Amino acid sequence: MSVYEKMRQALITGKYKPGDRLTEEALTEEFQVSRTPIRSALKQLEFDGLITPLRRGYVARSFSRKDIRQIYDVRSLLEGYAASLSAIHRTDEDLDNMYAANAAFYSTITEQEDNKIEHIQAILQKNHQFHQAVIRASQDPHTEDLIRKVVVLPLVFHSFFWFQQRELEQSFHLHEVIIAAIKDQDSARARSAMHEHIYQGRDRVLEQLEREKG
Amino acid sequence: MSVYEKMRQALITGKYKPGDRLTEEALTEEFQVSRTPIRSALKQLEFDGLITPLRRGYVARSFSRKDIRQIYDVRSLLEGYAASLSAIHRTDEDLDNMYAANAAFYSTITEQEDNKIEHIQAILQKNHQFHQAVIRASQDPHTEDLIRKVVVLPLVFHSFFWFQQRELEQSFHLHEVIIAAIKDQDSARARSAMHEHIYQGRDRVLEQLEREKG
DNA sequence: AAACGCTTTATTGTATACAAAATAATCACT
DNA sequence: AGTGATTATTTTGTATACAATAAAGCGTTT
Repeated sequence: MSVYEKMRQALITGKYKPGDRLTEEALTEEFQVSRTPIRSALKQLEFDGLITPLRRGYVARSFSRKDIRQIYDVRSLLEGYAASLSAIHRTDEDLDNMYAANAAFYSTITEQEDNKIEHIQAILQKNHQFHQAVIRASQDPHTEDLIRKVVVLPLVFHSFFWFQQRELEQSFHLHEVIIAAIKDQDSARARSAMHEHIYQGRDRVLEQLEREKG
Repeated sequence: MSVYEKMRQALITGKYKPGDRLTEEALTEEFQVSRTPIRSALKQLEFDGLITPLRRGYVARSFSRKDIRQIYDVRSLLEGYAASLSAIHRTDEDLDNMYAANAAFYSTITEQEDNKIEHIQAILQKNHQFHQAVIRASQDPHTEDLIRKVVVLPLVFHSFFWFQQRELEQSFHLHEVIIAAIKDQDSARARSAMHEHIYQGRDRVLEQLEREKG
């Protein structure tokens, strides 16, 4: 695992908390490499939007409620668009991938592992793989690239929320709707279902935030 | 001007042509700095999508017709979305900026400078400033950031085309429509006018490409 | 005691040497 | 002469020393 991947993981899992200062020197200590690869990793993380550049160095980025809302909204726009393209371009192989990814998602969410952190990670990963399968089928690498930039929100913001069984099953169901629309080459429906799916995720996150802060 | 900006300029203006190999050593010669800032600039240009990473080093990126089409399409989506947000959030100051930017655009296109390269650059710059004014008014830094990634197409692809007076005036007119819709807080109209405007740009580029290649 | 300027320290920017790895070139062998 | 393995060369990855600059600390002045 590269330094970049390790730091990314640390930011996403919350090991570095928003506002934490990240100095090159300290990171060389932590990862036992020189400043050169650290600098490279920091630059990439800046691009990902996970850290904020200061006049001197970086801090782990903090996300306001407004940030989260805006990020989810534009993500919904882009993934909806990708889904509509997929409905046009999908091959049989693409459909197989989506079915397989959603089946894997289902078996993970029905595992009933008492919300252990590994279980949550597994669910998030399977969910991600489903979305990737849809995005890939769009055959549009540029859109794919933009979406990647917009799904990097730290785990804190989408982990401990929607892990009510009912909501997981709702996600599974919407995945099915999305696949069906793409199969039927109904691009308007694919787009709208994807929009809806992501907005539901957004709302859960925002509700949870409301509960925490207020 | 930083090394990054110089290299970016060189790529956009076509000094480095698609497929040209970019080695760190050669660039240290050219810019008379060490490899460290060169590496930093290359990484940034990779994020911008202006260069393609190889197993060893980079090449100046080449854009296929398909690439151009897909990039313009998703740009239209994003800028249309930004325009619709602007219609909701715009302040009087935002409107002033848009009017001013479009007025500057108009006086530049009516200068009749016989399509000198500086004139073309000036037109592109004024056009860019208008778009920035609209995007800014959206108050959505994340969308703004995504759009930046998608307007970096080298100059070659959008310079010598739409410099027919008639088409420039068409652009000016659509700018006016966009501003009016934003002023009226008619977000659907703002979005659709912006879509249309960018698609027109896309089509001119694609037509020109058709003419060139055969 | 607050504010200003100076000195010190911390931290990044740059250059460069060396290690590792990929590509190119060479030579031996068939 | 063509092919494959081996060596040489090019090129990037990494470490580190030094320079430049920003931030912090400190004392002096008002």
